[in-house]
Amino acid sequence: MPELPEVEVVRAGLEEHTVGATIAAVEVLHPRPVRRDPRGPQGFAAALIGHRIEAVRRRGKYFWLALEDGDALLGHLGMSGQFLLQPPDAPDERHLRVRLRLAGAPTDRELRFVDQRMFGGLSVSEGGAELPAEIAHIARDPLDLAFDEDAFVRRVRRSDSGIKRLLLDQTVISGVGNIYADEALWRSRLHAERIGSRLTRRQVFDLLGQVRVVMGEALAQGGTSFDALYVNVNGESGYFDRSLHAYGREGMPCDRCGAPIRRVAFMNRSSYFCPVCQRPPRGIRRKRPTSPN
DNA sequence: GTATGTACCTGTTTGC
DNA sequence: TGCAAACAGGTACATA
Repeated sequence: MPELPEVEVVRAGLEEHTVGATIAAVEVLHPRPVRRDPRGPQGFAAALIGHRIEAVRRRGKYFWLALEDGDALLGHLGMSGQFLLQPPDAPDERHLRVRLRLAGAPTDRELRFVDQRMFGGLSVSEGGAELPAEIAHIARDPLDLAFDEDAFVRRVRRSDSGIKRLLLDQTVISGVGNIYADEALWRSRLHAERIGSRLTRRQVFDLLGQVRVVMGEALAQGGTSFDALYVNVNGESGYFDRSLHAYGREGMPCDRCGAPIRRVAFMNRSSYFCPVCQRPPRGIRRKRPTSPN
């Protein structure tokens, strides 16, 4: 489950190891990860071969390799995606979906897109080297120097949606997933269903600050997790050895007040929160998840 | 434009 | 032991 800090680690690793290399061959082993490319698997491959990687950029959880012809290879890791830089003789991964052979600096390598559940994907963005049109609607993320804090606060405070829904809305703020949303809300003592328009400026600014703290801590840890041989996002490790206060802690005592952390169904997934520190707004029925306990 | 619900996908875990 | 259902959740898309 890569979130923004993991994607940034991938971006930085790709930048270090692939800029200057040329895409020599492309092999699509499963059509689904290239489903968003209107050219189809063969056209996808043809649009990449022979082009040089000039930069690696990111917005939210999307990243792209900017090519010398002005196009871009746009990628998203989805739920379970990995982008691995491997020697060509390394055995294929079980869920290898797309293979890109690279020629040139620093050495010949394979860039492998591995994705078990295939929520992620790759596509060629025509003219997308600076910013792919496909993701122009994605807001900047809070690690972006050009992130507009005041605009974020205004957007939240004019909305009648719940605050967690707003945090997960990529047109409002990008890069925040379910885990970090729960963690930031716990730190800010805000319930997921507090209405944006009923929060004070100060509350929204504080929440934004906590989002940055959570991401910053993860980035500091993730930044040391890959070595020179491969660029790796591991969907298993990383999260759970990180200090989480809310996510996944159902029934365990709140680190602040000791009350048992609760889990409720929310948007087809789970929300974890402290029922004492994060009081629900009036009129919110507390739906239990479908499973017993 | 805004708000909300759902399909997509598969390995693992849980329940009967 | 074996099968079925639940579960994980980011995004695009449909609908109101």
